[in-house]
Amino acid sequence: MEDTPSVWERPEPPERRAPSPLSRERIVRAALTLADAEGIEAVSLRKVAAALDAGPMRLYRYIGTKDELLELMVDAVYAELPPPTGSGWREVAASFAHEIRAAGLRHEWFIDLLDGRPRLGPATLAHSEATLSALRAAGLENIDMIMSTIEVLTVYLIGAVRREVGEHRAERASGLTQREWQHSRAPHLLAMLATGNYPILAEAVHDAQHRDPSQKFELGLGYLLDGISKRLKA
Amino acid sequence: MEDTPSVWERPEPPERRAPSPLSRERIVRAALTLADAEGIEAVSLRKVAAALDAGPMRLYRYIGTKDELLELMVDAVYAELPPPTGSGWREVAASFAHEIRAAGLRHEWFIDLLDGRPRLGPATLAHSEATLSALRAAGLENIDMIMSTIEVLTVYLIGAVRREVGEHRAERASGLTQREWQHSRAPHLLAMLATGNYPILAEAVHDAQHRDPSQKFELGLGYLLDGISKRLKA
DNA sequence: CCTTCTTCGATACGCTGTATTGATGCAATA
DNA sequence: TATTGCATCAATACAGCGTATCGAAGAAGG
Repeated sequence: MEDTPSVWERPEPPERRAPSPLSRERIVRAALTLADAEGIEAVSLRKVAAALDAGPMRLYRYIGTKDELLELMVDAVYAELPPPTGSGWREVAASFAHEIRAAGLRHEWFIDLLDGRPRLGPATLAHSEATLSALRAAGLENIDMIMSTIEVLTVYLIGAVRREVGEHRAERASGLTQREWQHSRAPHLLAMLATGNYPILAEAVHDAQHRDPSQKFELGLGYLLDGISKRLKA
Repeated sequence: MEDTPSVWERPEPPERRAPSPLSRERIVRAALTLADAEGIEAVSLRKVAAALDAGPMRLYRYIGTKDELLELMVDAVYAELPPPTGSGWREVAASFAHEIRAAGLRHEWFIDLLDGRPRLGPATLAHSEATLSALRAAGLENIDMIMSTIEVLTVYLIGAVRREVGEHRAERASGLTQREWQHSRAPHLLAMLATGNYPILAEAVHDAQHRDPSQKFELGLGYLLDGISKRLKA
């Protein structure tokens, strides 16, 4: 189909003329900084270029498209991640999960970019290899079991961190914490509950224990690892 | 903070003048059709309005903002969902999961809109109530257990369906199936693997069994339900 | 019938990603 | 060295976006 090479194949162009201050790495760093500070939707080629004292089109010598820049950003985050560690497979899996979660909270745009197919940047590949290797070293021998464990974990991570980040964003947007929100954005909710049409929902809102995000995350992670563990013993 | 009422509170304005053909419902239906056909990124107020023979600003009598329209779309999808059924809690949970997944595959934009806080549309609330009720009726008594089950399931669903839809999109964008992709978009990947720097990754790509999306989904769902089940017995 | 007030929606603004293309600096040739 | 031709860069321009603004037009009151 497309035989245009991916970012990872196309080499960074050499600087031809004067000592221009631009480079792919500097562009990615600028984009990362901008995304961390103002959110991924604030990352426009114009703003990134402006942060580097350049016109928008200047960037197209280093990246082929905006999507490519986003891919480079994802890889840059993977480059930050320490390889998972632990003595048992369960520890390794948890370490993997915690590091990804931490990265997702550090860079709130990270998880949003993780839909679709797995990315293929060098740091991403290296992190994958390290994870596989650590899991095997920790006693998970079967390659199918290793892969399905990682896939299931990844899927859970995408959902969980996305939810958590979404919560953060909503809080920031409204200036309210979750509990405050329950009494402000949701007078409507309360009104609905008061109709008596949603008895169990009402019970849940009033009676259910409210866990903090970390607890929720650990809970789901625990379920998942327990389920995998059962399969291993079977 | 904002005391502007949410979509759900603000009533639809009455038609004042001539028999205008517009209504909130017609707008949402048009947006839904457009989103299904051309993707959520094609849903612009201009295009939705054009589909209804109106100027963009016309819509602002019925919706306050584009985000509101998206909320209405989400609620419209919930309105399609049958309430979860089943005799045991596990069946109910699986039914819930399958219906959400089906909706997410039917409307590929649906899951993308499910980040952040839970939505509060009437159909969404009704579906939540029905789910809670079905779980309790099927033997899950503890309200905390009910809530955490739903939350963990939801998180898994968001991640899993998102991944699956992302795969679809990538396939469509490249015109290639996953296996084809592994040999085309990823000659780069193969080159990387050939370096010998990623031995386990190479093994995984070549040797690991390739499950179809449904199998993957069921696998993760099974792990999760097994984990929850273990907690229940403890 | 005239005035006043409400409400509508066309126009316009500032933003996006990027195709096009005129300008620019470099290298090779006479 | 002077000149020509070319490769390459980045400014301008385009088509799209969400929505603020505000002139026009219809409804209600006297």
